[in-house]
Amino acid sequence: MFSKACKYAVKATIYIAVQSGQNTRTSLKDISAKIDSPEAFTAKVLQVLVKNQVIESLKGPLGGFFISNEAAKLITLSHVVYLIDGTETFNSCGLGLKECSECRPCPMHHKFQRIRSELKEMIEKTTIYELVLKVGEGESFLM
Amino acid sequence: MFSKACKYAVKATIYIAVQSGQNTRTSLKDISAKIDSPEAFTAKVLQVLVKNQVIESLKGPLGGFFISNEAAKLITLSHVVYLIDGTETFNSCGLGLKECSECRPCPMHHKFQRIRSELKEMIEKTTIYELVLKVGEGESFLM
DNA sequence: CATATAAAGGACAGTTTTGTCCGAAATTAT
DNA sequence: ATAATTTCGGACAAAACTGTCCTTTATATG
Ligand code: FES
Ligand code: FES
Repeated sequence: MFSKACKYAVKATIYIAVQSGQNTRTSLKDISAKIDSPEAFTAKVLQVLVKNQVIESLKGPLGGFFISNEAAKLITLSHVVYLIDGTETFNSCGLGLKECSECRPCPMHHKFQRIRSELKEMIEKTTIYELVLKVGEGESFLM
Repeated sequence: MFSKACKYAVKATIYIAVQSGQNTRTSLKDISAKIDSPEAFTAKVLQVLVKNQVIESLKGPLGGFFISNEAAKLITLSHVVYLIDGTETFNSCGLGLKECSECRPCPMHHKFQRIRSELKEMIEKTTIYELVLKVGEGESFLM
């Protein structure tokens, strides 16, 4: 469904936002420990998020990754997912036809398209902040 | 969502069933031409389906792949998908937690699990025969 | 039996994804 | 300034997925 890179990206963003909520920057080491991900690989993924201004970073001692509370409220799951995995999964034919269209559908289209839309809507409407709240309240977990 | 191998497998099975409906066996060459897939790679995928009795095959002249009408009515999309891609996508945590559970959920669980269930139910309840009918009626296409 | 045809199966190659390593650059504290 | 810390960036390695080629096996036909 989502690539590993994407899962790491989402979990990392959530964790960074949780920490930023208490005004502390988070180091790569801390992140990968708390979301159970390979450190160097996670670094690559985070670089993409930084470059695209989903999160911010600062080098040096006391450095690390962070995200403002306001940003976390604006940024959705889809922002992260589309950056890492692209949009194909959410727009293309489930059986691999070159075009997914109502007028020339694959045999699965009618049923598939509905579910794909729901998934798309879900990631587009869910903000990182929403997810942060659940983790903060101890209702949910990142590893 | 589904791997390429899986997409080829599903489309091939449908096409084979369409042809078997008119009592003709289908050659690999014909299949990959009609579903727009690489021949040799498709062969590998079909071997798995034959070995697991989703479809049948016969060697030699007049040989090819086929599936009985009754089998096509019993076999679901999930049969094919699970054989090629496995069941992980439909049972595991969308964010990669080792367990997907209500009592120890990831922050996305509540929303994700619902959609994943719908997808799972869709592939488990949709028979190959259903899809064959749509193709037969010219309502849908395989390439 | 000889021949032609088509799937089966093994080996291998290319591409993408995932993961590691290490030096460079930036920042802080001493 | 120097040293320590932490991200950045490039190169590389391993694994998984996708794709190809070629030989073997089974079947039908003359
Ligand atoms: S055409 Fe296949 S999902 Fe729309
Ligand atoms: S725990 Fe993540 S989807 Fe269920």
